[in-house]
Parts: sequence; C-alpha cells; structure tokens
Amino acid sequence: MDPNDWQIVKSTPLFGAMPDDAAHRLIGRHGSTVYEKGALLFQQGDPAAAFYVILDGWVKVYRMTPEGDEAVVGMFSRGESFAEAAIFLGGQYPACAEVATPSRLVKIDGKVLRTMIHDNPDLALSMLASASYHLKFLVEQIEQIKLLPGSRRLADFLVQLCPCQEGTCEVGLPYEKALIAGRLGMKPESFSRALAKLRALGVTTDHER
Amino acid sequence: MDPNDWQIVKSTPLFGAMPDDAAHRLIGRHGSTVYEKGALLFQQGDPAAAFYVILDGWVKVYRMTPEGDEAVVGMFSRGESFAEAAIFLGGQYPACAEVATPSRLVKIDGKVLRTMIHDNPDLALSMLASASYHLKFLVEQIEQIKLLPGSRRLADFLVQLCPCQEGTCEVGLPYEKALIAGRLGMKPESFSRALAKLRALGVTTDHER
DNA sequence: GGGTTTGCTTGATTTCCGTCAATGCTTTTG
DNA sequence: CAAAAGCATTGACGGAAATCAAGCAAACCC
Repeated sequence: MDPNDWQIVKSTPLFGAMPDDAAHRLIGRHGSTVYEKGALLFQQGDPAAAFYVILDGWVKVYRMTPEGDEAVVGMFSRGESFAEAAIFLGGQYPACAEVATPSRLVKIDGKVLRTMIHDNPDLALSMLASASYHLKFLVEQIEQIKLLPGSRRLADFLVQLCPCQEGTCEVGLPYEKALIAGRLGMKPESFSRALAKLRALGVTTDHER
Repeated sequence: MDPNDWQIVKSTPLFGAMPDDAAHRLIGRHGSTVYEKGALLFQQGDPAAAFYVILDGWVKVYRMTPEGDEAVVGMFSRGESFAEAAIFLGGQYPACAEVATPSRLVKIDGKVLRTMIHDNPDLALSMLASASYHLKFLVEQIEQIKLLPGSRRLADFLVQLCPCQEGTCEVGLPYEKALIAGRLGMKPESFSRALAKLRALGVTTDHER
C-alpha cells in the first residue's frame, strides 16, 4: 500500500490506535479499489460483511422508503470510515451507500475485524470511540433538522467548511448542490432559495463562496 | 439487588452477554436509585462519568439550543441502557437526560466499565452491538423526520405500541402527550391536530386508544 | 370547595417548504 | 458546431406545521 494511503488509514481513530501489524492484517493484501461516481457499495438489507475506509472522494449513506424517497443520513470523505457499526448489528446493513464522487476506498472484512477485536481489547475501545462519534453526529443532525430552518442549516454547513474563523473566505463546495440539499434535509429547490436568502446577507457565489 | 431487578439487568444486550460476577462488579454495591419526575441526570457538556440502566420508568434524552429550544433524541424505558456511548466520547455528554416519569435506575461507573472491557473482549462486542443498535435507531428516526408527515409518524408510533397485529386494541400512552410530540419531532399543538386527524379514521381516545 | 396550576385542545394566522412547471446555463456528445 | 442532456435557478401554488392566543378540563392545594 502506498505510504500516503497508509498515512490516511492511520489517521482514522480506528486504525490510529492499532499496532501496525494488526492494521496490515485487517486491510489484507488487496489494498484500495477505485470506484466511479454512482457506484452502489451496498443496499439496506444486504448482508453486512464489510466496512470501508475512504482514501479519496465522497460517499453518500442514505435510507430508502418503499415509495422511493431517500433520506441522506451521512456523507463521508477522506480519512473517515463508515458502516463499522453494521458489522455488529446482526447481519444486515440498515442503509444504502453510494459513491458520490470518484473515490478510492479500502474494504475491510467484518469477520476478520471481529476476531481481531476478540484478541485486542484496545481495538475494541477505539471502535467504540468511532461508533460513539457517529452517534453523536446523528444526534446533532436530529437536533438541527428538528429545530433549525433550512437556511440556517445551510449557513452552518458553509461556516463549517470555512478554514478561517473571521473575515471573508472562499470555499469550494465538496459535492453537487443537490447532494448538499439532501444532506441538509431539503429539496434542491429549497436549497437554491436558501442560498438566495444568504446572498442578501453577503454571500457571493460562483460555485463557491 | 432484588432478583426481579437482576433479571431486568440481565435482559439488556449489554449485561446478558456478561458473566454474572462481572455484572455484579460493574453494578457495584449501591444497586438502584429512585428518581422523581423532572430530575436531571446530566446535562450536555457535563463530564461523562457514568451510564444508566432503567429498571422502571421513562427517561428523556434531548439536546438544547442556546435559545432554549429542545430536541428529543431518545426515550428509554425498562430494560434499556443509555449514555454508554458517551463514556467513549472523550469526556462530555453530548445531550441532556431527564427523568420523565418516576423511575428506578442503576448508575454504572464508566471507568470500571473501561477496565472491564479491557479484560473481557466479549463484553466489548456486546457494547458495540448495543451502540450499533442505538445508531440504527437514530438513522431510522432521521429518515422518519425527513420523509414522513407528522400524522403518519404518530400513527406508526401508536402501532408500535399495539400488542396485537390485527383487530382493535387499546393501549395506554406511556408518558405525557407533549413528550410524545417532542419524541416525534413536533409541537404539542400539532400533536393534537394529528390525533384529531386519526380520529376521523377510527382512533378513539380517552387517554388511550 | 373554591382557586390555582398544569396539561390538552381548538382557532386564526403566518411561515416554511414541497410540488409542478418553465427557463437558462453548462457540459456532453455525435 | 449544433443538438441534447443534466443541473441550477426562479415563479406560482398548496399543504403542513409553527406561532400566538384563547378556552377547557382535570389534578392539586390550602
């Protein structure tokens, strides 16, 4: 595996706390895989056999209703892992995952992970930390959806992207606007209007800020 | 500890997978505590030192905005544990917890838990299962809030309470209506109207169904 | 038992957001 | 280069829910 990639893997809370040889064993020999935009990684109900670490790109995790509507429950990018929790949920992914931009991912086998946890309790603690982090994120997302109007959610989202604390700054949107809209729990049209509202308060836009 | 209580504790996924002596050590000597309605267990930002198992009653877990609005992110009752994840989040509770009905709880020290996980890897696996379950629950809740109208959410909530699959049945509401409203992501007024809507479809109400 | 408090319902109004539809812009493709 | 496809914006409309405010009922308390 490329040393750069290795560094990304080691930057995750999960692998960071793990001895190198254990990490090597988990990742296995195949290393990373390249996926094109739109590729389906798994669907809700599929047997949960593996989880993923992102080396590059963005992945959308969402739920589908029988009627075909979708609700985005998470967007993940470089240095993040997702679907670890599904490994422990008794067999099935509770959501779907789709590649949102061209991406490179490392796929990690669930069975190997379980046996390794059994041997290495510290690993379990970092898995718990990772799961807890995702939990906290979801709790915050519920709070936002319940309490804040859409334009406010968008504003918060943009501020989170800003590298600087004060003054003006410019950020590139990480992925398609329709996707951001989904992530924020609204339709693309509402997203546009929310952006227009912010424009009145000094937000310029050229696909950026 | 009362044998009845002990059975409840053992019915949780967390303690069920644990040898009895380990469970005893975790719970410690004090056993259960009685809380009255409205008691604050912890607030977001408090140092996360312990988590809880419910022997009786209901506990509301919620987030507060600086403006004072609150968003309920979970309601827990007999046989459930909550705030386990916070133990692994680096020190702070990400939400508040308040006793919603008179309750009896067991408080479990986080440090003891961590050292025990270190000694007992199977325990880690059941903690992960428990955390994953909460995660899945939150994912489903986000889906519901985003995609379903309030009256539909209320209907689903009532159906979940029904013991029987078909025919008519009668259920007592587990806690105050305003709280149910919060749990479902709406205001008490909207809750009332949603109930009125269902009444047109054959739902009678006398504080029950 | 009268008075207060608390919880629930109802009404009128407003805001927000989703839907449907039309248009412009950019990118792709033959 | 022109045609087509995809994405973003904008407008008009409707429905759902929040807000403000009032009315009712049961529970609680001297």
